[in-house]
Amino acid sequence: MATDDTPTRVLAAAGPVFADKGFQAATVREICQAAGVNLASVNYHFRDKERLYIETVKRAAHLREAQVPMPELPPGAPPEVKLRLFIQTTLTRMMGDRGAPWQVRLMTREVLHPSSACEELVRDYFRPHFDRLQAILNELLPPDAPLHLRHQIGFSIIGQCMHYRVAWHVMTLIVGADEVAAHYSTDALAEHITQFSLAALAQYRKPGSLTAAPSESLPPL
Amino acid sequence: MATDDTPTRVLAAAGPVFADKGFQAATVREICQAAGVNLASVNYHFRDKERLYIETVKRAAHLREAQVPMPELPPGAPPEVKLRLFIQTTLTRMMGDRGAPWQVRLMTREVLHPSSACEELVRDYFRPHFDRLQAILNELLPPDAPLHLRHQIGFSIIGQCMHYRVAWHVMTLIVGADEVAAHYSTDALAEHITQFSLAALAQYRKPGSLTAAPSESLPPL
Amino acid sequence: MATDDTPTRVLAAAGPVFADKGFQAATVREICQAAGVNLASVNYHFRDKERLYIETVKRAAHLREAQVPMPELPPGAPPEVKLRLFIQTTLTRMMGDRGAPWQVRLMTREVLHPSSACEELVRDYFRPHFDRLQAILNELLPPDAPLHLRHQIGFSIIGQCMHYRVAWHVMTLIVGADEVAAHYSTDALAEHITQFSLAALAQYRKPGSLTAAPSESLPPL
Amino acid sequence: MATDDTPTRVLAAAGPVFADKGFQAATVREICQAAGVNLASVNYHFRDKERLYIETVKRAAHLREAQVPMPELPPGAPPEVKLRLFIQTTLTRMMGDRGAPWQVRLMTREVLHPSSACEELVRDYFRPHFDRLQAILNELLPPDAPLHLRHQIGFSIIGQCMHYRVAWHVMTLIVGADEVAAHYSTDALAEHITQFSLAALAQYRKPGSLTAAPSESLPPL
DNA sequence: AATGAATGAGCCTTCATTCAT
DNA sequence: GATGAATGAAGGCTCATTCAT
Repeated sequence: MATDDTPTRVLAAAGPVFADKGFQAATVREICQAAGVNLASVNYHFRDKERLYIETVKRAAHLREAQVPMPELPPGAPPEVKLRLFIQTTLTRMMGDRGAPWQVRLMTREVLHPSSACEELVRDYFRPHFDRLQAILNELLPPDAPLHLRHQIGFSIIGQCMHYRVAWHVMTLIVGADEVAAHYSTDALAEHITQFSLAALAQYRKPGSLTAAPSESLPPL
Repeated sequence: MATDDTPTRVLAAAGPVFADKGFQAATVREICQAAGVNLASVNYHFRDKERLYIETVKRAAHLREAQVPMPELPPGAPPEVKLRLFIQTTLTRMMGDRGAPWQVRLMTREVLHPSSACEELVRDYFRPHFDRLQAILNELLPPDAPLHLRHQIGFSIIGQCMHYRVAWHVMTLIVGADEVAAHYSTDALAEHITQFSLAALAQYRKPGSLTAAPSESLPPL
Repeated sequence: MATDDTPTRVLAAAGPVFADKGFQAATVREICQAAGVNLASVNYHFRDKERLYIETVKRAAHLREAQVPMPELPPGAPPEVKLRLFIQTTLTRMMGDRGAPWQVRLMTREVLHPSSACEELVRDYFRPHFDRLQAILNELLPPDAPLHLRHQIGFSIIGQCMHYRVAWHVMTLIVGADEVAAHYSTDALAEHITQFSLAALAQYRKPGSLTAAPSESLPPL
Repeated sequence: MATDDTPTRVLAAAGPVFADKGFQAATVREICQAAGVNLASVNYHFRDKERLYIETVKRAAHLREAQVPMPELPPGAPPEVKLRLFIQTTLTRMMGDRGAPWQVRLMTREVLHPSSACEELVRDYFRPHFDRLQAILNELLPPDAPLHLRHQIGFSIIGQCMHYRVAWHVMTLIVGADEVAAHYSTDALAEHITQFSLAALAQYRKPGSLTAAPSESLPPL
């Protein structure tokens, strides 16, 4: 690690710092000190603090994808299995072993407060990931399900995963550390989200479910 | 507004600034200028920039709760209706009319990067909100459903709502502005989440669903 | 001096530094150190290094004018006397006792490399000074002398004075220190310029001198 | 031009940059970028930024002299013609076609703020130029005119020319762009300075003019 | 001979905070 | 109670220069 060339070392040091403190609060000094390089290196190799940030964000996505790759399944596998696997992988990417890794924390920042790196992040990372989920849902939904519904179902699944990333601390405060320790392992959570989502998905396969007006299934206020 | 006393004006001005830029990037100068008060007012009335931040966060929660109160329902209303109402209110709080209001943006920051204000926020705001959801779920779940499952189902519902708050920009990039304009109104999203969640909840009322091991319902990898 | 308020002290210290080193080479640190004030004072009181420079330039003009005021003459004095006095005052302003004072050095910089302070400098300082010379020349020139000729004669007089300010060092190298010590006192130079200019002015009073084409008075090449 | 060797290209690029911004404000980066050479070239070929500056100044003088050479006159030409030609050449050198060329702007900087290149500049350039003027004046002045007077008359002539170089911008602000466009061509200015100076020179040929005390020709204050 | 990488010094500016009034 | 002035610390960045290759 210490023998890498300067830009690589800066990039490696910038990741955790930006993830922990955000763009503003992170200082170039701190990053260069952590990387063991000269203070001017950032400006020499990346021109800007901002350019360094953008490069760091891009690298975070590639890195996390490589750390937790999406396993390839035989094409004949049932969609329920595929969905469970997708959810498991997604959650694993987001949670890590001991707290969310910096790559994910950095990407979460980017999702919530998009910078100029966001567009590329969506194109190279979020969209392919989401497309993969859509392909699975296509096997679980009737062919006449409208596109926006397929999307929103996708967001319902992603949102459940994402929430354990975003609100982990608040959730711990609410349910207590004991329950978390006992029941909030990545596997257990993936299992729950899978069950919850598969059960929800089942309804859309019932005949007429897509045409029933909301007012019919539930009384108005 | 301009006739309020100094601390109030500072607090009012600090809200949007902290929400937009975060604690670090926000400057005391900017806040005081927006409030039309002396630069030293923050330190005089709040001792610290940090104390001001904490007060602003607390105020944000109270304010947002007052803006979008949870409607009271007759105790006899069916739990499905109660759930839909809860989801609608939650989403409305999060989304606002034109983009998320500063109160919500600020609270989202606090959820993702908790400060010392977080604990109080959970106690006064998130936990009561979550408890209300639990009460509704208690009517929809069998009595023997374990506590952690009730919690996780709650998080599945909250997470779906929260995702539209957190990832709105990324979602727009993925599905396109047209679909968002046509199908992502607060009401439409609330309806979708309600349907999705009610369908998922139905399974837990089936006999034996709570005892079936996951490995039984789905084949292993 | 040391009891003046901060902006005044900064301004006083900035004068010589800017005059010696120019805008770029002068450092805010050096100025503040010379003024005995905090480094941030410049930005607090003048917002910018540039604003401080502009203020310093303006102040230099007023200061120098007050140091060497143009003496008032009785209206009946012969124009030759007025001209000599004008030249003497102009030269004295430019030369000072021991080298050009910082006010003049700074203004010379501004003449050669105008900044945004230049326009105001011309309006408040150079133009009134030049107008005074024009009034004297009006008494020495025939009424039908064209305006541009009056102006150029003015510049011929100012230019002679200015040259001792601009090229002093080069002139010393050319004629030697001895000649300078013996014959280049401000008074002697003023006397020479006066004689030279009055003799030149005499020709324009000769009848026909203004209509004679240059080709008549001097053979072409 | 682009095929010249590196030092030549650096020198060529340094000229305009130093002329425009001065030694301090000019950056080695900018010069090397303009020259299309490596950033380290300056230090490699010239050791210093300062050495490069000095070389550039020297080159500027030689270059300008070659661009506007002093025309050779038949020895029998009348001194008035010689003087007019001298003034014309001097002014042309200083003014250029569209603004002063970088060579002159750079030399002007050197005159006003002499560096170590100045001495050589005087020896190789200014002094020979001034000597040539002195030779002309020798034909126009009585033999007993003292040396310092001959010098000062020379400076009076050079100073008139130089002033259009130094104060051009201020002069434009004072007399207006229209008058400048109509009456400040290099030829017209040379004509005026020649007329003005020749008329002044005439007086020194009058008997007794050199011995008359100033107090006799003009009343005291 | 020439260069890409790296460096240490220093720049201007901004910041939250304090203090005398 | 409130404020204008002042401050020390730090920030990002640029610069001329050096060095290994």
